[in-house]
Amino acid sequence: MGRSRVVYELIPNESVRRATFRKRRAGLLKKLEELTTLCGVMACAVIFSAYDDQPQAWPSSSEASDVIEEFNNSPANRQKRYMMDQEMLLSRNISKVKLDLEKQRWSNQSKELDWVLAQYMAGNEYLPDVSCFKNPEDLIHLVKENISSIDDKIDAAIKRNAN
Amino acid sequence: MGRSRVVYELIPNESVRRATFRKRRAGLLKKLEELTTLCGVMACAVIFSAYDDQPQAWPSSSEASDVIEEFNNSPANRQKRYMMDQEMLLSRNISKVKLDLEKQRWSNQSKELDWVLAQYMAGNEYLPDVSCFKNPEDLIHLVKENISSIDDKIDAAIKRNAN
DNA sequence: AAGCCTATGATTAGTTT
DNA sequence: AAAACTAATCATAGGCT
Repeated sequence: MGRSRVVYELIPNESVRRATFRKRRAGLLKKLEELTTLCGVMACAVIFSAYDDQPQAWPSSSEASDVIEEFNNSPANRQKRYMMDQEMLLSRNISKVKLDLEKQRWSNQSKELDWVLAQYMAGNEYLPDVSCFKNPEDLIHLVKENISSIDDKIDAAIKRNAN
Repeated sequence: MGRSRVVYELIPNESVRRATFRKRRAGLLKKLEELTTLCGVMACAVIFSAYDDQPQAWPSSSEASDVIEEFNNSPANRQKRYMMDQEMLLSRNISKVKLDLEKQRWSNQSKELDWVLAQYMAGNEYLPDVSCFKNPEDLIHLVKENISSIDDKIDAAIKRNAN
């Protein structure tokens, strides 16, 4: 669409990729709005990007939720029956995905804390945002684990240095 | 876009509307796929229309997995090296932690998206709860305390090392 | 109605500010 | 790095089958 034909691979240059992302995301949003108004349908999009730490939803989070709710409450909806038929399979899949997600979140918190502490120890003065940590018990446990791992590393370094 | 400028209201003629819907939905999907491959992001769209009994969702999560490698290997993300041995050790550790964290964040996004889609498929609430922990201040205080205890240990270790 | 076709308006890659 | 601009490709309205 621009001055040259685009090759459909990941754009290697980071800043070009970022610029392209913003342009195309805007274009996509516009198309989505046009589709809904022109054709009287409900639609939403969710985009996870490395450039935003939160996933973004269009038209908006609440409107996206409304879209789903409307669909779910529509009585004469064949899809609903279709989903009922699939209920057992879906619920099994959902349980699995949910479990995966919980494991992932825990593991993620651990990595985030590693990063917080590593930066601090390197003399970075700023105190990073820890609001991602969901509950205090988890955080305390993580901090304890990290302290003992740091103890070990210090001891090892001293031992090496002594030789 | 075609031979005449379009007016952005609901298309009154039913069959025209239907035709436009199919064309534009296809276009939107294409754009979405382009965005994910060009920019290395994950995205999905859900469209509910009166023309299909099943809503249609387009995840494009699976093909985006190797993208993070490129991101992590890009020169802009590499940590600078420092001359002092102690600092260099810390710097290397930081690089590793940062790399781990970035991989983790990416992987986490993938899991979150799986969860979003799984919930949608089962007809549950749509958007993931991204509300953060209630009292970030308390957590920050907790982290500060633990970090200063780490500081003490490092100081003590350095003192021992000096002797 | 569902596919093609193609002129034309919309989108956007590359460039400039 | 973000916003404006411009040129060139892309998407699609309307027509035809």
